[in-house]
Formats: sequence, C-alpha cells, structure tokens
Amino acid sequence: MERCDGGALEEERFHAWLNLLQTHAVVNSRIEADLEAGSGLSLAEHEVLVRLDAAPDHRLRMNDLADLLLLSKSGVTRVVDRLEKRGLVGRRMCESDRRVVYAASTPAGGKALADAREILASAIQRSFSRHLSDADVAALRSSLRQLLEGNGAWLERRCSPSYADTDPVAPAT
Amino acid sequence: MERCDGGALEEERFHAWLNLLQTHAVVNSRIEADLEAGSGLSLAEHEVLVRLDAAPDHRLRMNDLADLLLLSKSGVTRVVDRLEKRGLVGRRMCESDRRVVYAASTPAGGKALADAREILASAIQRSFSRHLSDADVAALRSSLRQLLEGNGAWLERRCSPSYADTDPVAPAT
DNA sequence: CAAGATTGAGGATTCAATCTTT
DNA sequence: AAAGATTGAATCCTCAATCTTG
Repeated sequence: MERCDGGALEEERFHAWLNLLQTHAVVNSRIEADLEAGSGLSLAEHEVLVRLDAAPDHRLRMNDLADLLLLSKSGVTRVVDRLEKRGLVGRRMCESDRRVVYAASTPAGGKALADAREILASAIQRSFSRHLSDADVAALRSSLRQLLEGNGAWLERRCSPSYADTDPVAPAT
Repeated sequence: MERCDGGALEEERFHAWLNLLQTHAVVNSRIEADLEAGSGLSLAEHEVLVRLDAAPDHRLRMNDLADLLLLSKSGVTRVVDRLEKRGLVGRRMCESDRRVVYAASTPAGGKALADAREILASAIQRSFSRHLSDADVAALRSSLRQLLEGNGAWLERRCSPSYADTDPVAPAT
C-alpha cells in the first residue's frame, strides 16, 4: 500500500497507467489506420483472419473465436457477418452438434491475410518496434505479461497466434 | 528491416505489440468497470473532470479539452453534453471571442471527482500497480514514453494532469 | 433447463457538413 | 475565408432477450 512516502509512489504508478492509456491510443490508432488504408481490414477483422488461419482446418467455432478475440459473442457474430459479406470467411454447420457454427477462412480470406501481413509488419515497425531497443522489448513484454497473469488473462494460445512459427505447445482444441 | 535473423526478432516485437493490445484491453476494462460501478463515471468522463479541475479557473475551451483528451472535437462535445445533463460541468461563453465555449467544472463536478479519486486509485492498484515492481514501473514508463515521443505524441501537459503536484511548466493557454 | 449463436436496442465515437463569429 | 463548436449519419460495440438444439 502507499504507506512509504505519502503518495509519490502512487503518483508514479498512476502516471505509468496514464502512459499506458495514451500509448495504446496513439500507437494503436496509427497502426490500425495504416492497416486499414493498405488492406481495407480493421484490426478486429484482421485478427479474425489470423485466428482462423492458425486454427486446424482454418475454422473455429464462434464461441472459441470470441474467447480468443477478447470480444463479446455478439461482437464476433457481427465481425464475421462483415467478413462473410466480403467473401473472406464462410459459415459452416457442425454435423455432430447442430447448435455450433464454424467460421472458416476462405481462399480470398487467406489471400487478404497474406496481403495484409507485410502492411501490418511495416506499420508495427514504423509506430512501435522502431522506437524500442531489444532490452526494452524484453522488459516490456515481461511487465505486460505480469499484468496479464495478475489479471487472470494469460492464456498462451491467446497471445501466440500462428504468426509465430515457434509453436512450443500443440494448439489444443 | 528484418535482415538479421530472418524474422525471429520481428516476431518478438509483433508479440510485444499483441501483448500491449491485450494488456490494455484487460487492464483498462477492469479499471473502467470499477470506476463506473463506484462512481458512475466512465474513464472519458472522469478525465474531463480531471482536466477541468487542473485548469486555471477550473475551465477550458472545448478545443483545448479535445487536444488534452485525445478525442475528436465532436467527441468532446458529446462527453460534455452528458456531464452537463448531470450537472457536473457547465458551459460558459467567452466574452472576448464569442466563438469559444468554456467547459467549466461545477461544485457537483468537483465533488464527484473527489469521490472518484479513491475508487480509481484502488482500482489502479488492484489491476495494475500491484502486479509491478518499482523497477518494472520505471522501465515501463521509459518504454511507453519513447513510444509516445517516437510517434510525436509527447506533450508534457497531456501526460501530467494535476493529479501530480509537480507542475514544472506553466499551463500555457 | 443449459449451451451456442443471433438479433434488437442503445451507447459511444468519428467524419463530414453546418452554423456562427472573426 | 478560417476558426470554434455543434449536429446528423454511419459504424462498431455491448447487454439483454430470443431462438434453436442438446
């Protein structure tokens, strides 16, 4: 607690939190703008394509997609609606349990993702990576990971989509 | 470019960015939920009150408020609308230039802010500060600040509202 | 009844257009 | 015409209610 110095430490942390807010707002909006301008995909749409691409058979149940995306279930329904209208994903029924719907990546979706990859990589480079040293990145990830763990939000599969070839654990369904 | 190792470094940074996204989403939603439950204020509304409270005469032009808040001008108009309906801020005309409108904190707004302070402090403590060491906080702030500077978004006054007593520069109008 | 998914309603935000004042 | 502020339309998101299937 703040018993040591009457609030200065608390201040320091309050500002650190403000910085996190600001940084996210600035970096994210720039990256999303670059991605959208270059590929026509929002970050949310892009992440759907990433997750589907990473999944076995390039498909996922809507529910599982919602867990991965940190988005409400209805939010996922809507993102998938938009992508489906554009032909980038499709819906497929499950034979064994007719309640579930699979979202599946289409060839066009795979191509859109491939096209977006370079664009996103250079956007991240421009607005994020370029400004940090290797040590910064390592320390940042460590702190961010502590925060995720501390808030009960650390799921390995959430944080390591197939963008990484390094896949230490099997993608458990 | 990624000429060093064929992509592993790039991967590392891509994941660091994903972690930033996730951490912001998780930490922020928890803190905002706590604040909203305890004080009825959203983070955006709270920040308006903070900025007005920090300003000379407890008032700011709508335009300046928009700069500070990292929100569009119309967004500010709407937040102020909501707060005005609840009596927490008021609008005042400027005599010398009748185009400008001041948003001014009311006594009720000051009280709401005072009430919210403890709630927000403990929310930040619970979902953020508690999980980081002093060294973590220092390193995190350093990295985040580099990112802000690198993206041309570092404005001292933006990142140090009057929550801090330390006010090195005069709040230029 | 519980689980998976969708739909409807409502909130918050942004862009472009508008209005007023300089 | 330019600056300050607001408004309208559109988008995206969430919550609660609903529908279907197990």
